[in-house]
Amino acid sequence: MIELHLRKLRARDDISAEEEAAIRDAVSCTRSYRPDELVVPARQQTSGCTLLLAGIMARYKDLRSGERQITELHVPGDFADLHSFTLKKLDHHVTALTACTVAVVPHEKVQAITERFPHLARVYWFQTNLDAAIHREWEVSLGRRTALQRLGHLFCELQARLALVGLADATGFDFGLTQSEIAECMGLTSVHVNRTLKELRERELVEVRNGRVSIQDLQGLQRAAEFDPAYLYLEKRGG
Amino acid sequence: MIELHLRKLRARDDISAEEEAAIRDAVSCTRSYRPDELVVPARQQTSGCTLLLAGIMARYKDLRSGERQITELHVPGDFADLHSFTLKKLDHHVTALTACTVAVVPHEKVQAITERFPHLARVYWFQTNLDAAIHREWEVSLGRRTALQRLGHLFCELQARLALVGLADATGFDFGLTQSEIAECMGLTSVHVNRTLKELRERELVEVRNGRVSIQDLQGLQRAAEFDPAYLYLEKRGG
DNA sequence: CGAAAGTTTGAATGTGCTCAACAGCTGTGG
DNA sequence: CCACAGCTGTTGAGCACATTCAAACTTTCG
Repeated sequence: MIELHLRKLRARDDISAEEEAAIRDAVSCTRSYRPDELVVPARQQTSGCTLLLAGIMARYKDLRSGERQITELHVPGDFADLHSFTLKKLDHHVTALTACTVAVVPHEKVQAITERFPHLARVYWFQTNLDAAIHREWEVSLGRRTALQRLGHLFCELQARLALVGLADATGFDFGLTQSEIAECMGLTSVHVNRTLKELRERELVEVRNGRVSIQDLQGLQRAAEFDPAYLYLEKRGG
Repeated sequence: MIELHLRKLRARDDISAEEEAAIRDAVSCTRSYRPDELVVPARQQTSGCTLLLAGIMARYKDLRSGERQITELHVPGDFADLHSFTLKKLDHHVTALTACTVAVVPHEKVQAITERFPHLARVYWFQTNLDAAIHREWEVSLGRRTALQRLGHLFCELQARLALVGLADATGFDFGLTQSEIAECMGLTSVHVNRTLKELRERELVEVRNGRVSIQDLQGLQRAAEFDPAYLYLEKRGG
């Protein structure tokens, strides 16, 4: 059930059997969410962290105009709000974009684990720093990349993150977001996303259709989007 | 010397005398940097964290075109690269924008402190999550706000962060960045920053001149920029 | 004092937005 | 089974915010 999460952790660090047992023990209950259902509201006290098992979630902030900016997408195996352990109240909302199932880990369990296993504390600290690295890369997209590069980069990022947990290969991945939601990620309008997807299709780089991102030319896409996966820290580290 | 750092920590958490002593003990040496001097290069192994004592630093990533996107600014009291403790290699550069002085804390000291004081581990984990919250707010600016709001929001953020360590009040703060550097933060060109600063001046909200941001109407500025300081977690927390 | 860096302004251009209409698909109810 | 509503996706025309290019001006600093 939390296999994808362990897979994600073990892609970067060694996790002992004892540590694994502690993580498994920490999961209290599971829940399901429908598309567009709010999972964690901003500004409210939180009491646990949400481990995404299936589906796509998003962190977002909204503006007075009614628009919203999605600041990160979450894929299975991710904690959507591990930072709620230290922040207690979030500065953003967390919502399910597609149908999702999650496991909940109470903050006390996180505290117990991190105090008993300082190594796991660093592993999870690392995971929140990885979120920050993803935020930084999105800042680059939002600030300096063209619409074509933004979408290309987003698909490259998702391909890499999903491949890490076995949910994508070089030919693509399932991806049920609407063009409006993609627009909310990349600071564009849905109309412009539509035109840009058309261009990506015409250039024979990616095709997005029927809830699937079909990558025709991964290398070409990465080149066009100036994608360098280093910020995702995909390689195994010291231990 | 690290008073501003302690002040920043204590604004949110209680730090015991013992913890303070451990932090003071961890600082190994101090260094100075000139404007535009690279402090931490991306992709290279790091061995310590950089505590900013004076001056303004920036995290940035650069693009093939030669442009760069600044992803966060650092003010005195901040660790510019606390996340290097868990990431080891950074996905971005850290540079001095103005003349800076720093204190260096070796990673072994960070490790020792966080293992000896789990509470401090959470305090520093919190600090890196604060960086992520700032990244998120910049994503909102870069993705959805107008040029006027972006600059206004940036000045509000800096005012709040600098005020926390006593380096700003409601009338403004010293701020030696060029218009090009401001542009690199907010995804604009220096020409457009110039025109936008003119508009902010004409609206009698802020005036930027001679290395100082003079705020004429802080409330008006915050309203215009849709600034809500909640994401900076300025209030004291549980302990 | 002179060179270099930074700021200011104008004119033309362009990427992406707004507004609008329409097509396609799914689900619902008569 | 069809009519219709609602959501998503597609396309066109005109517009706007921000960019590019260029020149002049001001400040900083060696």
